[in-house]
Amino acid sequence: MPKTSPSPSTLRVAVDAAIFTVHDGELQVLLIQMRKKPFEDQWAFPGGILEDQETTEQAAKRILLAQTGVQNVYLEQLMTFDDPARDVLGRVISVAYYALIPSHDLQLHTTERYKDVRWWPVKKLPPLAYDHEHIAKVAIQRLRSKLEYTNIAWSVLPKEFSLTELQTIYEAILDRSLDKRNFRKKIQALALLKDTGRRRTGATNRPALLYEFKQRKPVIINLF
Amino acid sequence: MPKTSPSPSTLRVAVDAAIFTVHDGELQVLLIQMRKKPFEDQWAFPGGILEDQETTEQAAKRILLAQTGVQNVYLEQLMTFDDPARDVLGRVISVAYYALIPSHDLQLHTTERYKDVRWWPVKKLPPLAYDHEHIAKVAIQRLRSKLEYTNIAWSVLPKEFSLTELQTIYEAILDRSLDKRNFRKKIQALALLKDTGRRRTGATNRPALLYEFKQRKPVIINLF
DNA sequence: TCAAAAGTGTTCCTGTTACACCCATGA
DNA sequence: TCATGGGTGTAACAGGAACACTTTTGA
Repeated sequence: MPKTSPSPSTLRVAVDAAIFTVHDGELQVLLIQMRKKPFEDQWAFPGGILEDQETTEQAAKRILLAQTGVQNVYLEQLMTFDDPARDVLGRVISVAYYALIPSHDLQLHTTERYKDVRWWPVKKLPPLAYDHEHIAKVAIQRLRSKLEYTNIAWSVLPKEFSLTELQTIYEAILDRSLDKRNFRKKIQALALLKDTGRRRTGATNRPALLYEFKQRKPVIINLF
Repeated sequence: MPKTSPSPSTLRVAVDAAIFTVHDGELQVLLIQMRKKPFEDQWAFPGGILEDQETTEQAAKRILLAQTGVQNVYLEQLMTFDDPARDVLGRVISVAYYALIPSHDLQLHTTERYKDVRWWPVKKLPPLAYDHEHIAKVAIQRLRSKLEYTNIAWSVLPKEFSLTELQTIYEAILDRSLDKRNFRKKIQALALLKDTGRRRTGATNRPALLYEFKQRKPVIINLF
């Protein structure tokens, strides 16, 4: 066989990461802008090829850090996308992950292979490369449904926060408004928060009580 | 590089299928018995290597038919399993699928590569090859949760069935008993069944009315 | 004193649970 | 006539949804 022949299988495995945050009251997702053809200038989820001895989750974390600067993220597996035509450059199946993270104190930076990295509101996404429109739809749907039976929303918040801030996260992700009194009733019934005694002052209105989580870990709940 | 160097990637992609049924009032799963070392005599889900131009779902169907004789199954993607140590023979990541099917009128047969194929009650599984114990746990959990918000249970029933038969399916999968009156109330509230006017006669008790589905397709419901 | 967001209870309605007896059949 | 599983209704309760006003602060 000539040395130019490809490996017996041309099938490759990639990982992609759909990283969400809530910022300015909107659900946003982290995208990088491609530099090389044929996707020049298009946006995509951070992603890359799986290496031999790493898990897909490790690969997603490695690639996420390299391409965006984001680290220390709790990723959940979303789904595996395997349309043979999803990448014009060859057969690549992609194991996609997703996460919800805080965007404050976050320094984004990418490599010279990409033009840019930034948050995009999910309601105004640019055209995406590969089958990433599809991945985006599935990820958003999954994030919403996860919101209803876990405390995943809380991973987006800083240590101290007001109940209104918590509610804003839910409203942004679910894309609908919630009743303030009912929301507070439910949250307080869960008894997972503790009052810090401190208040958010400075605004031209009554200061909000600040809360924190009794423990900061994933919990299955029943909210909506 | 010397020409003896292996292909750039030794990573392979497999698919596995966890096929469930309810039989004798028990949730059962379809397993094949391995013949070749190092898994001689151990049981495993039907599975095999993904080919270049097929989707993972197509592969799962192809392999399921070849290894068990089962066909015409509506498969759902379960999860991708990627522990680098999950297969002692090399790095293989597996995209697992699952389904719930009727077991009546089903002729199981496998190939000479396997010793046997049969249904196993999920409560009394034999030792499984690879990481299939893990896949089994995840699949059963997913099947249960799917049961609570879809009509997936119905895919296990023949054209005509009694309400008690339907209830038995739910009880077998959820592994708990349900109240007969409440169960019937919920089912009838969904208005997805129609009375065929026929009855199940022959038993030494009052004959049950037989029902069928108005339409036989997947529906999102809210049962439990 | 005004604007802005924080904070707080009650009523109604719906859906869930628990529970016991009669009915129709074949042996 | 008996054993077996089929079939039916109601009451109590819990959780969810709708809804409006007072409080506290900074400007």
